[in-house]
Amino acid sequence: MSTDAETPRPVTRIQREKQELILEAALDVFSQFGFRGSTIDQIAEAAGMSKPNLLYYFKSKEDIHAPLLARILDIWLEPLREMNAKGDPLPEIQSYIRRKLEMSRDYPRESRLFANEMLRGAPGFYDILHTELKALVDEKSEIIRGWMAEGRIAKCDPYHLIFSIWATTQHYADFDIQVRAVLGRERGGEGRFEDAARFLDQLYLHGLNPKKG
Amino acid sequence: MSTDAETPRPVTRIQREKQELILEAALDVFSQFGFRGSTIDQIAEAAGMSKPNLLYYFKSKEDIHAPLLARILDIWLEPLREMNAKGDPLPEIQSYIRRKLEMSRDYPRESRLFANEMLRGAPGFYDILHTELKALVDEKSEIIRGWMAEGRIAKCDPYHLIFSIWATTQHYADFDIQVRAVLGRERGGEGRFEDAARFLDQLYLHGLNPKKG
DNA sequence: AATTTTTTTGACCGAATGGAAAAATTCTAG
DNA sequence: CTAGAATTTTTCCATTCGGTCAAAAAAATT
Repeated sequence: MSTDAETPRPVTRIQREKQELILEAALDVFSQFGFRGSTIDQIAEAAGMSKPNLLYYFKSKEDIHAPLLARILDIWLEPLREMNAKGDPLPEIQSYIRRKLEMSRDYPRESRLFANEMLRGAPGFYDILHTELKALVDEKSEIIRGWMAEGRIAKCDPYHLIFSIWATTQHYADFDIQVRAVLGRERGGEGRFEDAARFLDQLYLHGLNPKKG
Repeated sequence: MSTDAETPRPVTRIQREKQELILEAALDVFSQFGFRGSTIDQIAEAAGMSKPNLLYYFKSKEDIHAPLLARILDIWLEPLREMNAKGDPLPEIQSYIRRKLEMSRDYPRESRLFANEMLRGAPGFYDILHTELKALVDEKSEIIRGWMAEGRIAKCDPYHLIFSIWATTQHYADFDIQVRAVLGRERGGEGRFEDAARFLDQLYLHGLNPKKG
């Protein structure tokens, strides 16, 4: 069931380059307007080529979209995969948050593409969500629950903990416009990610500290 | 600067009803596919009428979209507006979170429409974001900062505090599919909002408690 | 240089799109 | 019941859409 021979792998140097160019342009467009709201012409223009030329490399709109999606979930879940049961709970969670925040900073388009897909009900993700993603979150939730049982971290619902981390970090990519508008010119620069990191560190450090008042 | 005579207000009972019906259907469609990804035909079908009939009530696609957007920001910001400087900090924030979470539960389509708009750069919101929204958040941030100065709440960046509340609560509407997939059949029911409320209560209660370890 | 292969272009297609016009229908007030 | 207004339907139009095809242009190979 894995998507294998969909893109029959690049043979030529030009093919490799152009396919990458197209995917890059498509990411720009799809992440803004979603699949249905984007047009092949738009992507072709962003990639600096004609529509038929683009369709020489990808035979349909879906064929451009699919590899982008496939790529994303992998990148997206890597930080969570790295969460290590043997590490110290709070540093593990902190570094997870930090990595996730860095991804929002460095791959905002990927985040928005993902969000777009979720908003329309994730038709292309549906099965993966229920299998791969769920399995991973189940596993990591078990680890977190273990930490809680050992009293190394405050007790709470580990699933919602993970959701909250996803939400707070992705917010800076998906709602970038809003964040920047609210922060204004002075505080809305690149420094906003460091401010966010500081705030989240504090929130979760206190929020998850096992010795509470 | 307020949008006034855009919809020349309903005269007839039928006009009132049908316009409401159309907006209701449009909310369904727009919230899934965004403005560009939605078609008038699609909305008309969802509203159970023909396209030309729909265009008798709203003269263009934008004319359906605009009032929906206008409506949303108002509804959306009301909970924040209600945050009261004279109240107790933690209960004020808690009830803000709770109200925001209830909105995600009760108005998920509105949330997704808003998210869709943000994702494409909020072309229809841009000025409002920089004026009305920014002003409101500035004001409330000042209140929160006051609480912090009085030692009634842990010190942190009030802007990012508000962002985190927006993010965590809206997540349950915008990423509903993902949340439900991860929680699975048993835990993904309506109870997920109560679980979320419990978790967020705890996170922010501890995270913002001024007496820390 | 000749030939083959890969890449690009221009013209084109049918379907869907946003929307206009006008006829046909239904409603409502007198 | 009927005139006038409000509503709905039918037909239509220009544009855009996703996608095809054959020919031209470039590269690569011989």
